Amino acid sequence: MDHHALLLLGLLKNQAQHGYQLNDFIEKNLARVTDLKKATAYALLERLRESGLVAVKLEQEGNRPPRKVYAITQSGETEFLELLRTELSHAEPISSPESTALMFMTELEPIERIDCLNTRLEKLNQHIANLEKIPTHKSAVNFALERQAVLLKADRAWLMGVLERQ
Amino acid sequence: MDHHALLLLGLLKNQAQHGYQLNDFIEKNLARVTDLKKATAYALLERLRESGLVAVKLEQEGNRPPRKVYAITQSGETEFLELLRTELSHAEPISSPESTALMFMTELEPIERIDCLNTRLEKLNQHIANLEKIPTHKSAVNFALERQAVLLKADRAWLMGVLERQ
DNA sequence: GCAAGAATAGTCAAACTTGACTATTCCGTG
DNA sequence: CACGGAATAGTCAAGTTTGACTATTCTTGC
Repeated sequence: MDHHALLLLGLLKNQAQHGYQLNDFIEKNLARVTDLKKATAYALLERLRESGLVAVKLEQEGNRPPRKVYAITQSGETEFLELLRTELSHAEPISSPESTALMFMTELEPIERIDCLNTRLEKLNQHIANLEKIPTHKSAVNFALERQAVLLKADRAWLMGVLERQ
Repeated sequence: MDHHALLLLGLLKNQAQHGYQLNDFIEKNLARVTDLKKATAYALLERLRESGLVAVKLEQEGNRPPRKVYAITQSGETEFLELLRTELSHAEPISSPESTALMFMTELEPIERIDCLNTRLEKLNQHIANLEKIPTHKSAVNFALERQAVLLKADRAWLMGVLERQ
């Protein structure tokens, strides 16, 4: 949850926005480095408002329905920096769901197993290709994308090794 | 959620157990490759029972309080294999919370930033050391541990590169 | 033989997440 | 200028997760 808050606060620190803008930006630019979903974002924004970390203003434009513009508050900025330091200093084992299946893969017959692993390999390759298609981002988002690519490639290299051993 | 179910079904396929045994085993042996927590496991076991994938039997031993022994059912085994195939064939971008902080790290002054990254590096090293301390597991759990180690090392190598660039 | 701590075996309220859904306005084309 | 699809802007019920808590039984040292 903290990392989700960090993301929203970070985006709002850069610029006050309404929900749609936020979600649109995340979907279009950050989908590969975060898993924050729209409904989650709205719920979290509401919680951040309750805690006074963001402020909401209603804005009417033309005769569109009024929309909520979220802006980070002073205490939000403080919290942002605190969260940033904590999360940046943090490292945890990468326990992605995918590891679970590996623990049981010998329960499948070799043929089937190899089949599944090949499918996995294809998907990994696709993700890597997608990442490389993204034009170099101006901001520090690059770091996240870079890390993502490094991890995916390491995963691929390992997977290929496993396949050879089968 | 699917990977959590997969884990429990997989463990029960190997052997019927009661909740404590399951959780104890996970904590002591799998903590580094899964994030399934005790309360989550109990809740999930109950849901699996409702869906008929596991069966519960009360067992009294000595005058200890009766405990619930969970066993996988026939349809549980089917579901297990299905889940296994799906998850094994799956690959997703590794969006760990840690990536989020990277997107904003330039918001910290260089000195502080380097400090945080060094702390992160230390923690990464610790996790890697811990992983290598684990005696080679007999089962396919090894694959998960191996992958984990590979990913952590890739993360470390990348992080060291970033630190050099600062 | 008893007190303290470990092991055993969970439970629960509160928080978090999300797929699916709603509703309005804008815009391009025929 | 009417209509359909995209863009805009969310909401909500249902499901999932977990930190903190409870309660009993064993076990070991003194």
